[in-house]
Amino acid sequence: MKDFSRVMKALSDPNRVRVLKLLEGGALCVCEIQDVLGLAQPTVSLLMKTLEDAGLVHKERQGTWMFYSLAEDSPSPYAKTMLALVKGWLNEDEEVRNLLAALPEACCRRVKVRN
Amino acid sequence: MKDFSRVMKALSDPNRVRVLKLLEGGALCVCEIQDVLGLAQPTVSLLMKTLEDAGLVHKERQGTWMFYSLAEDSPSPYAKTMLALVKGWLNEDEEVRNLLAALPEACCRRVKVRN
DNA sequence: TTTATATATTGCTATATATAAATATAGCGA
DNA sequence: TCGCTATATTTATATATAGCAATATATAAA
Repeated sequence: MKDFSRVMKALSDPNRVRVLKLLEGGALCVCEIQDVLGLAQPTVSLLMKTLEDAGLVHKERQGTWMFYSLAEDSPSPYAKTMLALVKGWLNEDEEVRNLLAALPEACCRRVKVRN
Repeated sequence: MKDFSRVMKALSDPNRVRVLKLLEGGALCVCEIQDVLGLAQPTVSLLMKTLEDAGLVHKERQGTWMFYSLAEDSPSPYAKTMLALVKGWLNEDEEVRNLLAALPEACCRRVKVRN
């Protein structure tokens, strides 16, 4: 029950869901997310920690950058199922579309060598 | 997005999920839920309101009693999908099983004429 | 209408959470 | 090593939420 609640709580915050929608396009570092969502860095760090604790994302250090990606192989069946579901949801959401459109312009995108 | 968040938030509270698991066996009135979960009546009323606002349950007055049931026909696609999912989840959960086992002994069960 | 019962609402407290600011840590290059 | 950048953690504050007690409302029966 606790695992389940953790996943639901993680998904109950719009900003965290926005992050997941952004990650559907591939791994992102904290600063990119920060840039696109217009949030402070510590705020994003916390959002990501919540998502990670719920088993929804996976992190991987790449030098100075920490790349977060969807945990498609999550040990939590709740997380796994919800990730698949969310992929089919909110794709017509105006705000989500705008965020996705803004992604290519994000801060460090030009500098990095990923995807 | 708001609809989605509302459903997730409703599902993020263990007591509310317990209510849904109880309702899988059929409609229940507030006092039965109150009795099985061991919560104060106003607390249950609030839980139900949250579930109703999320489109997860449906209420129907039956004399003095207000019967709540799963909103299988919910207008919210998120609620509808999640209700189906939750049905397959937490069935082995020890606590949920105990609650279900306690249901037949609930307060007003003997008096009423439902199911 | 009065009384009893079931539920809803309000007001309050304790706790949890989101956010921001400041600080700390980790990795990289000079 | 030092200094720089990216990220994490800590701290403080504002807000949200869960829960209970008291009260209000609604229905049914007398």
